[in-house]
Order: sequence, then C-alpha cells, then structure tokens
Amino acid sequence: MMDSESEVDLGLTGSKYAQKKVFAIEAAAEVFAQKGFHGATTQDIAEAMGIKQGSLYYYFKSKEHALQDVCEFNFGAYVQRMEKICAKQQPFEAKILAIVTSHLSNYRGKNSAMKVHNEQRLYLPREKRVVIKELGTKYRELLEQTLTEGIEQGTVRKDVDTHFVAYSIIGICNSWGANLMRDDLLDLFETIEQCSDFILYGTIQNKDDQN
Amino acid sequence: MMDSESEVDLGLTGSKYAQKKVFAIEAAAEVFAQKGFHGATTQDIAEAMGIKQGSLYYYFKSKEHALQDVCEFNFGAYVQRMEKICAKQQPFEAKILAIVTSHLSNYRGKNSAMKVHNEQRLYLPREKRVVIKELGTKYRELLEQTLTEGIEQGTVRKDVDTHFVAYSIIGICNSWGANLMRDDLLDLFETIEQCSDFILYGTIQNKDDQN
DNA sequence: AAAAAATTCTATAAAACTATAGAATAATTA
DNA sequence: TAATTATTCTATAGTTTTATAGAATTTTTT
Repeated sequence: MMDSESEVDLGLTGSKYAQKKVFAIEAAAEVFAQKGFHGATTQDIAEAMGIKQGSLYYYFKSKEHALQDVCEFNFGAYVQRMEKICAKQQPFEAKILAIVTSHLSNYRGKNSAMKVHNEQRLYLPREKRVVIKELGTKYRELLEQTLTEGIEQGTVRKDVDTHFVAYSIIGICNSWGANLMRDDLLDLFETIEQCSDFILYGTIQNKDDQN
Repeated sequence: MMDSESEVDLGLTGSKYAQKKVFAIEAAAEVFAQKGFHGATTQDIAEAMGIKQGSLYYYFKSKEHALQDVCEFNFGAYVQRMEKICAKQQPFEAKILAIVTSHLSNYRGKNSAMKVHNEQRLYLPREKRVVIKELGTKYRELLEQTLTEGIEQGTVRKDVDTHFVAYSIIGICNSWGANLMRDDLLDLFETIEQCSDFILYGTIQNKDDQN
C-alpha cells in the first residue's frame, strides 16, 4: 500500500497516487467550500470523486486530515509568489496591483482551496494549523514590509499603521474572493482593479486632483 | 403551550417566554459562533442555557430555526440605526465614522449574532433567508446612497463605483469584526478609527498634504 | 388550596456519519 | 502469464445526533 504520509511533496511527484490525491484534495475543497467542514460528509467527497465512501480513506487518514490537506494545498506556492512580487523593484501602486491580482486570481478556475482555508481552517485543532499559521504570518509580514517600504519612499501615508492596513487588505481581498466564487458573472479583472483602487486611494476626493 | 411562532416581536414583548427565548437565541449565537452551525449540537446549546437537550425544542422548532432566529436577531434594529445615521445631515467623513462605529460595536459585549449572520447564514435554505436578505440589501443600499451623496457634495471621488465600494466597506468591517471577537486585547475604538481612516484615505500619500 | 398552564425532564425512535476490515478487482511487474 | 502490488468495493461496528412523546415538575391563575 502506498504511504499516504509523504505529504511533503504533496502532488509534486508524478506518481499515479500523488496525482489522484491532488484530485481528491480538489474534490474535498469544492465540497468543503460549498457545505462547510462539518456540513460536508465523507460520502459527499467520495461522490464528487466518483468513488465509494469507504474508498476515500485510501487518500485521507480522516476527514480532519482532508481539511488540513485542503487548507495547505497550494498555499506554499501562493506565498512564494508573494515573495517574488515583493522582492521585485517596482512602484508601490504596481505592487498592490500585483498582490491583489495574485490573491484574487486564486478564486477563479475552481480553486476552492483558498476559500476553505479562509473560512474553515479554524475548525482544525491548533496542532494541525502550525504550517498554515506560519505561512499566513509570512504573507502578512511581506505585506507589512511592502507598506513600510512605501512609507520610506514617500508613496504611502506616514501615519498608516502597517499592521492594521495589512490585515485590512487581506480582509478586503478575502471578502471579494468569496464574492467572486459566489457570483460567476462578476468580472475578475474589474474586481481586481476596483479593489486595488480602493486600497490605494480610499474614497475621499484628493483636493489637488479635480477630474 | 406558548405559541413559539409569534416571532415578529421576537423578544420585544416582556412575557417570560419571550425573555427566555432571547436568552436561548444568545446562547445559540455563542455556540454557533464558536463551532459553526453544523459543528454545534443542540446538546451544546442546551448546555449553554443550563437545560437538557430535549427541552431546547420548547424554544426552537428545529436547529435550523435556531440559526434563522440568531441571524435575524437584532439585525432589524441594526439596519434602523443605519437609517438614522444616513438620514442625519452631516459631512461624509462623520457618517463613515458613525457607520463603522455602529457596525463594529456589535462585536463587543458578547454579541455573537452578527458573526453568525456573516459566516453561517448561507447554510440556511433560501426561503429562510428572505428577511435577512432584504435587510442586508437595504443596508448596502443605504451605504451606496451615502456614497452617492458624498460624490454630489464633491467629497467623494467621482470615479468610485458606489456598489463596489459599499461591498468593500462591509467586507472590511466584517473582517475586523471577526478579529475583534477573536482577540479580546484588540481595542475597539482604535480599530474603529483605523478602519474609518483606511476607508476614507486609503494608503497613498496625498500630494498636497505632506505631514 | 385546587386547577390550569407553562416549563423542563426522561427516554427513545430513527437516521446519519466516521472509520475499519477484509474481499474483490484492476494495474503493474517479473 | 503468473505473481505482486495498488486501488476500490462491500459490509458493518460503533457513535452521535435530531426530534418527538409523554411524564414530571414548577409556576400562575382561579
């Protein structure tokens, strides 16, 4: 029997098992996204995969492990992308656009994992959340650092609380991510643009800029 | 037996039953907020009230009705408060501050109902969500109208999409509401101030305002 | 105090759910 | 092809959970 505990290179090896495990995670993600962790049954997930309920345990040790796998799925790669964006030398406005684009693009093309990560991860016991938490913290710190750099360059207001604003940006992106998943008609790129615009300029009319 | 279907003046009449029903709703709200709708059991709620599981059905026809009651709880009064704020003749900035204050104050003083409304209401079948949906729409429209007025007065940027920004403001407030509930050390008034500030001014340094 | 009404309790039926064991089938390797 | 390994299935034990019925208790009214 295949060792289902080698979750380090989850889906990275080309083995048949690994490939189907990714498929299993994606199925679980969609079911969890729609019904919530406790509202979803192992039967639901198995059905989404086209296998029987009992067979699901060939891929997940337990329902809770399935949630953990979904929450961790792609999240590392996502933070890596964030690292690249932040490392790049470019104006603050462009960085925000890139960050928002990277964040919101996750929600299109049936990637439910991000939604599940946002809404269901707290149902995991603390010890199964350490990796997730570390990655989330890293992401927020990258955002804070970007804001700090913006202040140093004189682009960002000196009186913004970077910690607070970082949380706000994440909150607004997650909120629009959920909207994007709920409403298929919502245009991704318009949402990205509006979102960045709001983050950058808020709502108040700048006095020296009367269009 | 008392008619538990007179939910129109839910908790408004001073009858003993009505009073204890409010207590039941508050208990359900806290349990749902912590464990989620499906993660919570009727046993949990009963325990929080100090009664036995079976007795809970004296107050709720079903677990689902309990969720509905929680989601509707205080929400009408909340929208009414919003109406008053918006009707008042005052500068846009003051209105935003009042709106954010009204919104975030809900999350302090063990009012879990708002959190449950935000995070769990979609687990209700559509037909049990009509009242909730109407109130939510009304709230958003009041916000949109406030933004439109701001534009007319020249306070708000002409190019903001009021619909989009209204959703964003609600998203940001809900996101901070969840943070306020999770972290007791987070100061309510500082959060309100930071939140309003971000909504009004965004992050970018205004060129004619070099502090 | 007795009667009526309201509230809570106990006990349980009925359904649903997770996880496991071992058999059956399919795929791969020798 | 035969043997081995991987994958899926069936069946089920063991819980847990919702909701109901009717008895018991408490509170209110007459």
